[in-house]
Amino acid sequence: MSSKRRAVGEHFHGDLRGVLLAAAVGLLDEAGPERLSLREVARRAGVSHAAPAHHFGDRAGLLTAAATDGFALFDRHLTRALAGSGGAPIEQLPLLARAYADFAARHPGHFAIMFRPALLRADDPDLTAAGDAAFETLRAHVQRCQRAGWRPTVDNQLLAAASWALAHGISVLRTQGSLARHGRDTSLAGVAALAEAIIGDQPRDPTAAA
Amino acid sequence: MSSKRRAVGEHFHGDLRGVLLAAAVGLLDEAGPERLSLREVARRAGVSHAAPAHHFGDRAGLLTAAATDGFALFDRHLTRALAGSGGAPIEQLPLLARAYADFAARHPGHFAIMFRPALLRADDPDLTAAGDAAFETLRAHVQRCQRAGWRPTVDNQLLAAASWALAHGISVLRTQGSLARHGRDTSLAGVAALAEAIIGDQPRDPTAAA
DNA sequence: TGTACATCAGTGAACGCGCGTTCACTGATGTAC
DNA sequence: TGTACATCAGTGAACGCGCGTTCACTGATGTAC
Repeated sequence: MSSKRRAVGEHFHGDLRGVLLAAAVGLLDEAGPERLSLREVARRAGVSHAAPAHHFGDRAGLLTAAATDGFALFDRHLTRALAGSGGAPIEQLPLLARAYADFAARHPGHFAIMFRPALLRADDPDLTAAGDAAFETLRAHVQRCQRAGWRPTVDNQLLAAASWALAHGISVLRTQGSLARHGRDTSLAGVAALAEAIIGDQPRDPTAAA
Repeated sequence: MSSKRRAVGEHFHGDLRGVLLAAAVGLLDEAGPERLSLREVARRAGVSHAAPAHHFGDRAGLLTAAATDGFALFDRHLTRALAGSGGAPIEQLPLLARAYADFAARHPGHFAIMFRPALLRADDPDLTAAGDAAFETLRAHVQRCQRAGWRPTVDNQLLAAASWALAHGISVLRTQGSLARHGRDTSLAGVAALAEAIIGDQPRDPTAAA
């Protein structure tokens, strides 16, 4: 009992901020940002309805903190999925799309707000720093692909943004169920096949093939 | 005066459904789906707050009607932008991305709900028919590109879905301001350049160039 | 042409609900002495 | 070791607001006769 520093009903919590954030993410996972209110988050965390405002100011502040966490998770997820991937460069963009879509599926609550600046304090320094770090991971991966021979003459920032858009589009449409509605294979292999379809090594003109 | 069939205050409207839809789209354009309520739409249309429910049932019904209109507009927009485009096939995907992004920018309210099935009655027959028709226009365009020599051996449905995802990703990121935040050119020419970066005619290995 | 009647689009008052915000408060903590 | 005090995380009652929904109603329309 002494290991539990406080009994139920007491109000010194220790890590209420973290508990509130976790409750918010759980709510985002299950119901999306539309249904998230400070009162509902407090209810989930089992604390007074005024507590979230104490820590985050308002809804946008809470979502901003969740999105910042999301970008940190995202960066780690991409780094792990792409690190040491030694395949042919032509397989690397499908790998990126796959890792991106996998994150969106595993962290739907985070993903639902990370790219919705209108719901956030878009100029929050921690948020923008976390977002920039994740993009940098993506960009560096594209740069490695270029050094290995994939579209080496294309501007790196441009190609990184285009790769981002492709992975993002696939992930958004997949998360929403749009790909399933149009009969696509929505497994991770299917995701990779989508990226492969656009960038894969295919003769452009069959009559010119060797 | 006789041309105006009713005086102010009378309640036989003639096309209140259309007026409510227009008010809803205006609200979506300016404030997004989060801020749309039946009462606010009625306020904008200058009618009783109970009128929208009369015509659309609930919020999802109203948004579904708006999204269905959006898909019809989208289909027409794509058809016009892509019809008779006689350039090289390699220029055709950038053209599609450009038309897609242009629609998203011109119709932000429609675009904000068309691909958000969670906000809609996703199985509404009119909605799914309108969505399918728009995708068919996109797919047929990709098929023409393939017949003209672009990735002719790739499955048409797969390549169409991948092209869709690329155009969608670019448009979503552009609409949200994410591209601008990362220093991209957000003009329509910049949009085309993004698509071009991924699919454009570039030697994969510079040492193999003629 | 005139009357009676059914229909139905739209009204407006009333309801209960969940929300964010305010505010006086409680009580555990840490520090000064 | 003991006392006094400032701090501050969290409480809970109260508020006003906008929302969706309900419901009895009004009055224009179209049809039957």
